[in-house]
Amino acid sequence: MNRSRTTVVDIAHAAGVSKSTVSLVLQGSPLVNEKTREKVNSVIADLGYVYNRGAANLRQSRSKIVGIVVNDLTNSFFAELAVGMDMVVQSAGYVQFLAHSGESVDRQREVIASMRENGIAGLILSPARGTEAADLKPLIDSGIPVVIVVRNLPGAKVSTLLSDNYTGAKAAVRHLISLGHSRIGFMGGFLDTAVFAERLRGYRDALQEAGLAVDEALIIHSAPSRAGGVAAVERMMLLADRATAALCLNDAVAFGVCDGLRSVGIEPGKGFGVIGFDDVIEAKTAVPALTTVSVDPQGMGQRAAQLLLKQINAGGSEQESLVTSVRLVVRQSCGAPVKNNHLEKMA
Amino acid sequence: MNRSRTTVVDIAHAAGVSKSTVSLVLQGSPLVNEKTREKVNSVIADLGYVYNRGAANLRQSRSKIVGIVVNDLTNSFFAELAVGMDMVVQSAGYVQFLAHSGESVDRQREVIASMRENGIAGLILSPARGTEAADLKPLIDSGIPVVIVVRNLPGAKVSTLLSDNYTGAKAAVRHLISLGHSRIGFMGGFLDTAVFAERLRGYRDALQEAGLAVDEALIIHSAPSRAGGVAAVERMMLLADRATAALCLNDAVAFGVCDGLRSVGIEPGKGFGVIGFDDVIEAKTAVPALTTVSVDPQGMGQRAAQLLLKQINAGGSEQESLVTSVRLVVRQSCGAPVKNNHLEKMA
DNA sequence: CGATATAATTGGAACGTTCCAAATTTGTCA
DNA sequence: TGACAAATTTGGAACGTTCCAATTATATCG
Repeated sequence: MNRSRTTVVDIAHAAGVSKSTVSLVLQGSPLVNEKTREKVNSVIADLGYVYNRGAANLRQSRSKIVGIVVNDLTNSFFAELAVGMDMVVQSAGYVQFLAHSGESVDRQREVIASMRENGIAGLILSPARGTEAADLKPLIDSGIPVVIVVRNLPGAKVSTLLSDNYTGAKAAVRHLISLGHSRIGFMGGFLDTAVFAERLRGYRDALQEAGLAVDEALIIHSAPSRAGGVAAVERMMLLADRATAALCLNDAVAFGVCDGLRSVGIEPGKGFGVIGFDDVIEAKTAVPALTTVSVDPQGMGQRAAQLLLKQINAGGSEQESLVTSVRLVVRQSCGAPVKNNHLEKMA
Repeated sequence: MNRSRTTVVDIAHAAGVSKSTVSLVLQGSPLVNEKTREKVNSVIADLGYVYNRGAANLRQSRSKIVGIVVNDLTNSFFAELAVGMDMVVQSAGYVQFLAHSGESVDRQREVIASMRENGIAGLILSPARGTEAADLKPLIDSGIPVVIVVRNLPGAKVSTLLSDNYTGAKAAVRHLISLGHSRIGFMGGFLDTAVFAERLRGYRDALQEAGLAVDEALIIHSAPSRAGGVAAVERMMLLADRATAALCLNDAVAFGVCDGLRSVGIEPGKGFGVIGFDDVIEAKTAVPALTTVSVDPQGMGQRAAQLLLKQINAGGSEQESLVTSVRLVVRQSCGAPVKNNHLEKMA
């Protein structure tokens, strides 16, 4: 393998033009004559030239790379979010560094540093638990656009894309109340994320609005995962005065709650109303189909990526904060009668 | 923002040394005096210098970037695979381009081309359906190490890391037979992937070995997803002579099969034995807990990444093909009695 | 046809690093 | 102290592109 990489100069030489002309062709400039463009392009194909974007980045001091850091890729909500981003990033001619912080702020710091060294044009971050606004300061000061998604990061001067957790949770609890429930639990999650706080607030307000007391014993903390949902049910079973329905922090918890209920002989959607949050792809096909607050993670990923790209192109760093609206999707797990579930299953 | 990026030259100037010395410090060379090293490092910290890896890559004509392309990130098997890779890639000081091909060979071609332009040091690919060995030819010829994972790509001269699909499927079916089943189905998947072919072969051989006839009607093709599993059950219900148990192409299908069974009033693990494949993270906590062939996707991702890094460092492109062994994890969904499921649930 | 406008092309200097060969400083020993 | 070795430092040329100003070819017009 002693033949070194073919470069613009090689192309230029073979096509009988200057490297500047080749560069113009590469950039699709209208300045170059149609004849020579064809010539150059054919030589490029012949020699199997591959463009060195790194060299271009160096000269132009900007890149076509965006960084994406999510806190937990194994959670399908985030996986879908990532896929949504991937779609718009790719079709805008960018590539993405995608990293998984696993809820570790240290890891998160490392990968962001590494991405900076590699010259990202912008960053989309779903912050790990415990991330501080100050952690992003150097990045932002250096003029790199940042978009925060899913979890709020109060105090950070960046664009943000969140879902309307408060309204969604409120709507879900209202629905349970309208079905006749009065002892409604809130399951999953810990105090340290903004998402948790917002959804819990929606839960509280919906209860108060209906004149129902909030029983703190029915707010059951647990890991925001399927296993956490199972654990939450186990803890609820120890209570004397149990709930008859619950809003769960997210769909993963909700599935876990269904599992947990079954293993104590309660059929979710019959003996107990369960509502999730996120509308993960499996929510629709699960049995019972999960009533949940739909956030459309892929769509949200797309919007986040669009927001970032807009910001990269604008150059100006005017921050923008969007709240995407959510809607309650009523399926079986809440116990509501549903006319024709086949319609939705097939959708 | 008129102050441009600080560079080694700025550091050198501020520290009263030459840029070469700064470069040496940056690389941790033992040639430089301890005193000056400290001086330089402190200046680096003061000025908030960020290393430009792109420029270094240009000069050295090698990079610390690996490309990872998976066919479906929304499938949690692949998401976990990606997380496993991420772990070793990150701790080796590399970053990863991670892209999702969505089973489209066109998309796959595009992202691989884009990654090449961006100068990846190696590629890990879980090929989209329909990928040909020839598609990778140019990449391989250019001397970039490639590791194929999960799905075989016959004819490609690259390293490969597959799981032992044949043996795993065989073991699963043997287990069902030992539980007394004689009409065993195979659900999910299409003919066009090597994975499907291998698992199906294991299924066939296990049946024949036991002297049981293979009924083609019980091999039910469907999308390799949860929805596909539901559909497979619906189709099976139309048969006169139904199966009493099934091996599913993967866990996603198996979950769908459980859903489908429930919606026709059959309890998975009781009236019907279900075995999955992959041992996705939820398999353990699902109800009933899924009996499945464990592939340890994270571990597999780690091994794949290690294999790639080894190959990058060796330079020499001697290909290596590994088959990771699998083991049957017996839980509830197959109907086998399990002593103490709490032990495993808590693990 | 000469003059001028327009289209197309082109050298060379950047971009921020690494690496080599060469230069300089420091240490050691007779 | 002088000679030599070892340790440390250093210019400058690369890497493959883009961009600017300047040049050359081609078209247009009176």
